[in-house]
Amino acid sequence: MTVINRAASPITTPACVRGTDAWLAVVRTYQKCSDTLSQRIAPLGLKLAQHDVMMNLLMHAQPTQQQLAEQSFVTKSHMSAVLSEMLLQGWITRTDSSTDKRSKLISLTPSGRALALQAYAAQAVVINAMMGPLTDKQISELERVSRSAVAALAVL
Amino acid sequence: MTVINRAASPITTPACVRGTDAWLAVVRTYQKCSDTLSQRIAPLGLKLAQHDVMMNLLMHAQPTQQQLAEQSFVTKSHMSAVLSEMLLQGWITRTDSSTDKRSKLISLTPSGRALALQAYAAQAVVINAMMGPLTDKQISELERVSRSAVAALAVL
DNA sequence: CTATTATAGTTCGTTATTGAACTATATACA
DNA sequence: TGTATATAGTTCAATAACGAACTATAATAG
Repeated sequence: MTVINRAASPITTPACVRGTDAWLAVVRTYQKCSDTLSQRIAPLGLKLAQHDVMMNLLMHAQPTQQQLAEQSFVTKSHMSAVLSEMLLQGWITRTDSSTDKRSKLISLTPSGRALALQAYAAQAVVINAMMGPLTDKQISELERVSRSAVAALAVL
Repeated sequence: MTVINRAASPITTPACVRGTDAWLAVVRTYQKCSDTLSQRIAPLGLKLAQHDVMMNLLMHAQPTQQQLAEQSFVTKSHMSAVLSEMLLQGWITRTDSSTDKRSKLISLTPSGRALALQAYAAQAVVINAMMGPLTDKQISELERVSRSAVAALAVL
């Protein structure tokens, strides 16, 4: 998502929006990070969507497909397909929930977990490159600012 | 792109990475912002990819398709398709470059420009919601941190 | 209870986006 | 000069992702 650059803009109406350049910088960071991570997990045989699932499974025990879809910001239909492929690869198990017969609970298999840890290590390199040079104060400020932005959009 | 949450992670090896939570917050912001903007330009008949092109055309006079593709982080083949559709809608013109016969220069038509300004206004609402509450200092810090992260990834 | 409404997951048709192969033009260099 | 290499754009086949329709189960209201 590219946004207009305030400084270079020939626009006079409406007035240029404060923070546009900063937001553009964030967008570029996101895209560059996605690209970089994507390249680094490719040798493991992982795609970004699968990586997402793996990181979530390291985080949360036995999520439902719906919960995974929400966490990864993809549709449940897409998540269904992604998980079918991961099942085929032997990376996850899909068991019926005993408390809700509609739901299926997802877990990593031992080999899936081993792969997830490798993927995590690859991600760590990327995040560390971005965040390592920042001070603790800068990092917590980045998180605070991000959260406030999401909250602002939620009520828009 | 979801990343692991340090606090909730059961991972012990390798060590949890500083800044992971902050990065996750940035990712969520990006996704929420994309969703929000997408909804708000839909009534104008615009898709996100087309919006991107329009904002770039407000910024830069007569870019080539290649330049537009680079700015928007999409492939030149996709940009070619997006521009064909925009041409069909009468929003842009595509003229052969006189200095390089391989290149085509893209411009907004008057109606395209009018639409682009509406799209810009919609984007302004979204960015202002996110950035409005922040101080100038916070905004410039966000931009500085983002740029440093991109630079760090570039040399990784 | 039972009718209604909501939710989890799947399937399938459509759209979005990519990457490789190709054409035409431009640049570099022997 | 002419030959190799790089670049802009297009086309097309393959992949990624969505959204609507459907089935099955759950939750709620009367």
